Amino acid sequence: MTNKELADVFALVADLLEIKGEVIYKTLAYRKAAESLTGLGRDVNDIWKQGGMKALLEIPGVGTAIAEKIDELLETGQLQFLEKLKKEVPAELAELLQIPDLGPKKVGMFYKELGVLSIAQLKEAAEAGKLRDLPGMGEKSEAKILEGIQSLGRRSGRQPLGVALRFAEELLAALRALPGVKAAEMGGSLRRMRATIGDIDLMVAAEQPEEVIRAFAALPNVARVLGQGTVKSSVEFHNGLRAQLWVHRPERFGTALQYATGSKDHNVRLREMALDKGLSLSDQSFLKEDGSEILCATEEAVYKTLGLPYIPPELREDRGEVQAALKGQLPKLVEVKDIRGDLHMHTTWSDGQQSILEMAQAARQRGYKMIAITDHSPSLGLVNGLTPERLQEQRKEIEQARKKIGDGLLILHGIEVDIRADATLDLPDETLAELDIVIASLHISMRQPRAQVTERLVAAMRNPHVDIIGHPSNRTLPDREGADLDWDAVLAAAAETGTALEINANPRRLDLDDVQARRALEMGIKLSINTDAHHSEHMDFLPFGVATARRGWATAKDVINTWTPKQLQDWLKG
DNA sequence: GCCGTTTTCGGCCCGACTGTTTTCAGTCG
Repeated sequence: MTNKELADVFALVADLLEIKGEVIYKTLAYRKAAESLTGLGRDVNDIWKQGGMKALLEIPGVGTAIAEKIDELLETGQLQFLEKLKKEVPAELAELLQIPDLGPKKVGMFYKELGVLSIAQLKEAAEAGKLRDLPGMGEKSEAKILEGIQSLGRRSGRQPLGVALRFAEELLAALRALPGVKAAEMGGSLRRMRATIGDIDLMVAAEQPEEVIRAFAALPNVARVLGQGTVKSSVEFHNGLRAQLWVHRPERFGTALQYATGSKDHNVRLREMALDKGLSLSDQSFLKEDGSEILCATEEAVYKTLGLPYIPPELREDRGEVQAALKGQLPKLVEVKDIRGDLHMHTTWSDGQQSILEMAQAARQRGYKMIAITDHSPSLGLVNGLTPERLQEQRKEIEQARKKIGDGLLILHGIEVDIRADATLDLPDETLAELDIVIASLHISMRQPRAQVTERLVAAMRNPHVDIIGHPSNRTLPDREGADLDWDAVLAAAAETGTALEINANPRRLDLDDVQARRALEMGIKLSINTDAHHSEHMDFLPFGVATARRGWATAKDVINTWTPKQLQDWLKG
């Protein structure tokens, strides 16, 4: 079983326990374990094989009870506890929890009172008016459930960061233009720059909340108002995205923004620290035991009140950042301004849209000191990949571009060489040897078994000419999963061979992801943040890649794009 | 069910909104 499959089992256990009415903390424990397994970055099978039950206990949120269940699942593929639970609470009921505004209590009641087992049956019961007479229900609640069922079909799932961020920036601009708005910022997973985004969270500082709430709901692209109070509003837009808006007074904006940025687990950690100091932290303030408040207009003040240095949003995932902050050991994260060049881009020589010179000029305008022209290799026929002969021709054009651009920009002649299905590279070694920089990437045969697809990456890294592995998993967001890689083997090979791993900054990729990037850094592996631009405008993707690196705790020295051209060339020679 | 330089037992974040209720339960983030 994969980590994801194990996590799905525990998430199902959590749902069923919740419907059953089990104490909420037991439910939360299973859910936490599920999330922990998903975000672990290491294959649980390996941990289990190497260290058995005891090693499983090292996984956050996994104690003896859940470790035993993982052991049973990996041993037998089954979980007796779950099979028994399903007899009490049918597993089908879990899907009913997908319906907005429908939680475990009502799902349990509909099953017990009416025998409702599926969304179709629930719809039928609601349409027949059978729900309204149940305790706590009424006509409005019944209609709300029908509306919720309908919205399931309409609702878009998680969006790639790039899509959500652009839309959120438009919303912020509209909010900032409103009279009385002192500040407007995004919160939530968007501000933490997660690769995919569920809902958009927006925070406004204003003296008159009601006016802002009204104006927000009246924005032209709002399709439906999902909920609206005096300080909070929730709407759905015509593009399917949903946004929550909170409005706070300016002197409370710091606690509000901190609260809304999360993550939930990071906030839990902070509130525990607050309680230790006799303070209750909410989005409003720190409440003292005597009933008085400490107000924070800025997030810095929130962290300072807790005795912590400011923790950048990208780190707020409860992955050890609070402990590191307490010890004064937070990394100084890489920033966009540290980046001196882009080392992966395409031109009209393959599937890019602009010439070498146009890309170089765009890079110089951005203040870059170095770029690498890395078109595709021949086996990707659809994209007009470069044969050894065409590479020779391209070299002449690179030389011309170098002359025109001058010494201010180092233009490297490179290739993005395809790793073939049989683990060989798509160009002969003598061709690769002539190039300044070589990126090797997976593009085809992505569904090979784990051992096989892993061996392709490892073999590529063992080739002495390969400098960087491009978009290592070849995932595309939000839905297409990457190759089923043995990450331990991939990272070990990268560390051993000194190959850099790319964080591809295209918001549809963000690959390496943050979790593997962090593991790579812990093993001393270098990262390369590249946009994979097929047009000079795509160089704007850079901040997404930098954010992903920051989520992986990367500092500037970990990222080869921050080095001087001289340092980079020395490294490439080495 | 997990977790612990205050605890191996007893905590576990906190508030807004909605719809159902006459003070609260359920859901969400």
